Amino acid sequence: MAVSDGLAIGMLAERTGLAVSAIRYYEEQGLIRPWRNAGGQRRFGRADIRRLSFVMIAQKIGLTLPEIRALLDTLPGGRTPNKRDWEKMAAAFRAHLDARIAELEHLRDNLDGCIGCGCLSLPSCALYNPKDRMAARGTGPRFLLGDAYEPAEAPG
Amino acid sequence: MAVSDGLAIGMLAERTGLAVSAIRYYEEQGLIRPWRNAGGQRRFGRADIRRLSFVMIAQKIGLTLPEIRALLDTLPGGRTPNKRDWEKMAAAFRAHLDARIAELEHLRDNLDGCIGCGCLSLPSCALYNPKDRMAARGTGPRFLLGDAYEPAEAPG
DNA sequence: GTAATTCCTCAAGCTAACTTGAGGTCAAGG
DNA sequence: CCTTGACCTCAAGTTAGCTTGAGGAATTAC
Repeated sequence: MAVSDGLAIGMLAERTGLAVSAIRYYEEQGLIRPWRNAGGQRRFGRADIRRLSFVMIAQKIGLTLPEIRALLDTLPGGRTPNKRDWEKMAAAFRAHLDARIAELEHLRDNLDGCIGCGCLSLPSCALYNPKDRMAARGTGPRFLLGDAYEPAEAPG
Repeated sequence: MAVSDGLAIGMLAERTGLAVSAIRYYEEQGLIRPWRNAGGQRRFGRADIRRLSFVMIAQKIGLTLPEIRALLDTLPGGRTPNKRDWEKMAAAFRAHLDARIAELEHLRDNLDGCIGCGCLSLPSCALYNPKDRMAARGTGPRFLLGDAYEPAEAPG
């Protein structure tokens, strides 16, 4: 009764570096599906380490938990990503990252332009263009949650 | 009694594209200091449009409101940033942006490396290195709030 | 066999940056 | 003068992603 019984949640937490509470939360969000032992305690397979690693990477890249869940759900049989799956997803991640990098670079370039023009006083400046797309996407900390800058017009 | 009376909050909201409630919130956070008219309503100077624009830009760049407040407080007399102030701050913003961009690029490069090595199963992979610095900075959505990836070791 | 861990389930709290709503006041137009 | 719309305050709600705590059951170690 050692390996085939699966990992207890504390063990999985140690292996992944996640908090026990976080793992339970992920289960609630449908990211992992442990089984239960006779006493009602969660047991995890070794593949769940990889699965959680995948979750962690996706988070670092900026995906939300529902998005990550959707990705995992596209895998045949909802399996944990293997190498081939991983290659596909990594491409998608890359695109996501590239887009975020491009946004920040765009912002930086506008900033550089504005150093010269002192346009903080000019309503035409692309950097703070009033009434831009930032205004209308629900509540919460919009920019920080990934709702980043979107160009409106070319800077002056 | 037209211009010298200052702007009402609704007007300022229209000029900046911010919600009225957001402007009140910013006052609460010490980012702007309107005066009150005889009836107790807020009145704002024209400079407050620039001040709020500054706040919006700084937010896009990823600064928190306390950080922005601190920046504004460093200005002599707590004044709204003028062109020269702006040049200084823009340099700081640029550095902040550059750092964020570098983080994302680092992440992307690791990702590229991992496509080849399939290291999702290897605990040595820099991409999800268990127990990395992500673990210990209070509560909340850590990565999204700017507590981004920090390299641990060279990728395998 | 029993004490110490570890686990369980809720429910509630935390953070940032706001929004929404209730209940009431102020200002501008006719 | 009186209505309408903008403004006021204060409390509570929102979102994401968790953590913390209470109260209790299961496992493990000796």
